[in-house]
Amino acid sequence: MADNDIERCGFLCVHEKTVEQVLSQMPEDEKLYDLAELFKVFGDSTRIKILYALFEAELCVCDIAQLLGLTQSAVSHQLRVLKAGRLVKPRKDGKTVFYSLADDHVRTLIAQGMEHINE
Amino acid sequence: MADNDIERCGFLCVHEKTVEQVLSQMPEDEKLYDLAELFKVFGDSTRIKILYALFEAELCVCDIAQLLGLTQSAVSHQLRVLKAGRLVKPRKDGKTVFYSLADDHVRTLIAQGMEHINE
DNA sequence: CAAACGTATGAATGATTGTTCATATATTAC
DNA sequence: GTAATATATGAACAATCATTCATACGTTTG
Repeated sequence: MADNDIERCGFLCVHEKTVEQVLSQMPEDEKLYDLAELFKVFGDSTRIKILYALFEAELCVCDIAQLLGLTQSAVSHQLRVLKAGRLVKPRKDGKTVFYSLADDHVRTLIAQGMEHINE
Repeated sequence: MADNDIERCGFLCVHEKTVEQVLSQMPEDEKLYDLAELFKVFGDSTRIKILYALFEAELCVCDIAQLLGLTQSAVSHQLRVLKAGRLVKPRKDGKTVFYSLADDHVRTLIAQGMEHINE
């Protein structure tokens, strides 16, 4: 309590200034949590496949299921996750629901990820 | 086997052409899997915090642990994951190992993710 | 109205995963 | 050499998650 600097374990490797600077630049915990949640949505090959399928065209649930060789239920569950993450958006037309990419961030993020893979 | 087009369940919503086009544009399954794996690495708040900490400075394991209030073991385990995903790289100096961001893709991807969050 | 179709959802299950604890490895200091 | 320090790692446990199955909801058709 007497120190005006960060508590340390006695074997701090870098300067206290660096630690303080790092801490001051860190976004709020909530933001970091939300960011991890976003990436978690991308972190499943089924969802990635769904997103890629929607790169080309607006598709309904059964199209996606058949296209990727998945059950309708599995696709619906994953679309729910993608929708909650605001990565896809639905458009209802009769009994059919067409899904499309929510915005260009999806394309950009996936493209950036692909760049990293292909290095 | 007689059809030259994609098998369907009889309730296909969109044109066969669209389905074929989507399928032809899809990357290989292995790529999609790798991409999901990459995003999975970003999809944890502890790892996001570690990456953010490394935005500002090269840090050793114990610095990160103390900075984020985590055990040394937990940090080491997560650094292993980050290293396997080629998101951070180590530099050994005596008994100390300093970690830094592997390349600019990390910054770019996180920045893009943040943009999506802040909409 | 009833039947059929497209989609959504709840429960159950098997698999994956992050953390903790104990311990091993590697380097430095004495 | 031994002791101390910094990091890595393996096993175990709890928590999270993706899929499957059954079924419910909402819409269209007859």
